Amino acid sequence: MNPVHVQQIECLLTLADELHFGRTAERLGCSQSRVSQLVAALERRMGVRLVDRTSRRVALTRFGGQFVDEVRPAYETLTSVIAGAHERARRGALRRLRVGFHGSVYEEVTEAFRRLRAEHGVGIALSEIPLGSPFSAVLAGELDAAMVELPASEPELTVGFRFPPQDRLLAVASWHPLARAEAVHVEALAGLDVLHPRGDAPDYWRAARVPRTTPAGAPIRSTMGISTVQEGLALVAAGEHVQLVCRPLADRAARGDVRCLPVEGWGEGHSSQLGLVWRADRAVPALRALAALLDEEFAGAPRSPAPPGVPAAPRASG
Amino acid sequence: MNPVHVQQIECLLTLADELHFGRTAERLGCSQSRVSQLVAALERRMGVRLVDRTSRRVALTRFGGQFVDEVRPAYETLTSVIAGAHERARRGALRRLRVGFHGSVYEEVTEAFRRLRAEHGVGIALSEIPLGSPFSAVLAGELDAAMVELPASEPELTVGFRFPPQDRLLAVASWHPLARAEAVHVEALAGLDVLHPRGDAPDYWRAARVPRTTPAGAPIRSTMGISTVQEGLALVAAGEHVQLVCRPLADRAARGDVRCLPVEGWGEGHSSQLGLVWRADRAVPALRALAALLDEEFAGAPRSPAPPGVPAAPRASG
DNA sequence: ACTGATCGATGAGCTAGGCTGATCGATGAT
DNA sequence: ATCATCGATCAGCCTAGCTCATCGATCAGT
Repeated sequence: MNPVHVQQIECLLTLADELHFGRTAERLGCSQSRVSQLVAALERRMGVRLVDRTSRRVALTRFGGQFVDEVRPAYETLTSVIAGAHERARRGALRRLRVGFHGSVYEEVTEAFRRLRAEHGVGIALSEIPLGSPFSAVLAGELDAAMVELPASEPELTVGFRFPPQDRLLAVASWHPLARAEAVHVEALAGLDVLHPRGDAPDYWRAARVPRTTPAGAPIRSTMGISTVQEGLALVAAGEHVQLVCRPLADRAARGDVRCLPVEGWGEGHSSQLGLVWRADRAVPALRALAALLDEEFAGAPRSPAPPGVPAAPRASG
Repeated sequence: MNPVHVQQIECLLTLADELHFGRTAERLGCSQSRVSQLVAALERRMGVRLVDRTSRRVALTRFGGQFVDEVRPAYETLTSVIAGAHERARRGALRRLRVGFHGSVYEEVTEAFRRLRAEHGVGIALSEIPLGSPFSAVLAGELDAAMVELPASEPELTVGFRFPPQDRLLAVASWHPLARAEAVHVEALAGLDVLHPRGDAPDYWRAARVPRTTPAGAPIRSTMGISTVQEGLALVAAGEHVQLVCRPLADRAARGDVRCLPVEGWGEGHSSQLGLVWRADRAVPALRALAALLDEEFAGAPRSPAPPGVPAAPRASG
């Protein structure tokens, strides 16, 4: 059976609007006879008369009207999908950016996602990244970008945006002696067993997560690795371990058997900072657009002064 | 800009399945070189590489994969719409049957509608018909069929199916003296003012709805016409009028200020019966299918023995 | 490393069919 | 009765859809 040509559909839909072969031909940029032929071909193909036409009057048949009602949305969906893809191709953009995240997704970020979709036609496929493997998915090309804790000094990676630094808190079990205090001093970490992320993260990154020593030089124990935040909190609640978390995470993952305390006495700069990271060799325009949007959304908020787009300097690691 | 051809889309989708130009060509019934050309043309049209291909490996590009993901459902929608319409055209059926109804729609009827859609691919556009104009919408061609009260002895109309006869009840205001009784005798109608449907129904039909006289010959008053059931019930509740209704309607439209009583003493055959009515000159197969389905759904229920498909004999009218 | 097999790209060449312009016949207005 | 409008149809041109044959690249096996 002859395939139905898009042209025939387009012609029928236009004719349904105009109810006039001449004007239809004009709108379609072809001759009137072509319109006649296209409609006739479609009718032959469908085996029904779709348009009742005399030299004085053009009207859809009952069947033709229902056919138009059905086909028009389907046809428009198809053409708009193609047009959208074409537009994206023209801009070198992608349908969906695959973005991974650590911890929590700030509201400013979801807003940036919304605007990215609205203003650039690029959607987001969001996925959580295992705690201890911040870079591997991006490096492997499975993700286009990741919002992960800095530092990120991999040579292949670019830090496109730096989120405002956040205080780091210490999560301890509610019944733990430390939990009674308002805050805890860094040096107290020396006596504790701090949880560290388990994964294939580089060494300098692990060290920045859980310092090897306190500022005074006392070694910090870390005998247990975790893969997810929930895992960590459960272990903290059990009481044998403590965990360093950033403030948004502490707010979100609140549970009764865990308390989060400010940590005093870090040297300066010992805050937790997330960054939007991507592979330098795969920087698509949409990524830069996302970084720009994040920049706008976080404007005014306290934020690292490092300009976006340059590789991050490795954080001092102990 | 060149239009995108369905063929190109179809080719890409097939290629996305097969990941092999030769097999794709085979499935499409064309040469391998054609597949190569079609894909190349689509890529030229879209301005992006959609398929990564060496002589040993065929894979969709990132963009190509997303494009396929988007286009495939849109394309399949369009083709299935066309195929469905074609199938319907082949059977001479229509997308939706426009059916009107009076009173209420029995569950068996909705079941028949469901099956009509499932088994014959024909949907239903349902609309309520003004109480007193059972035939005009069908006669005017605005509806394909109507489920209305019989008799229907218009020469242009066919009664395709007769619903089981239903008792007729008398609706009276709850505080009306008659409401205290368990039932009311026909002859009592002589003293009441019975509501009649207002519309362009033929005379024999109006007479069948509200008899002019009781069996004994006493004239029945009917000074007020109504257009909808709600209108009628409101007037009944007000107390000046009473209304004859069929049982399903009485059950459904129950309200506290109206009571429905059985009426005793009709001659036989004085029940209310609905019929599926259509214009004899516009009997489409789907209508006969619907009648057959109704026949099945009501099988076993008490029902008029008149075979479907023959014009209804006019009911004796007083 | 050589050989052969497999696979996609490319170019030449054929022709179906997409498209136009001219014309005809039907219809309705004046 | 005349004229204007409109859709169908036909003849004919030429684009572009399609195939066949061939080439170059890649990989397995020896």
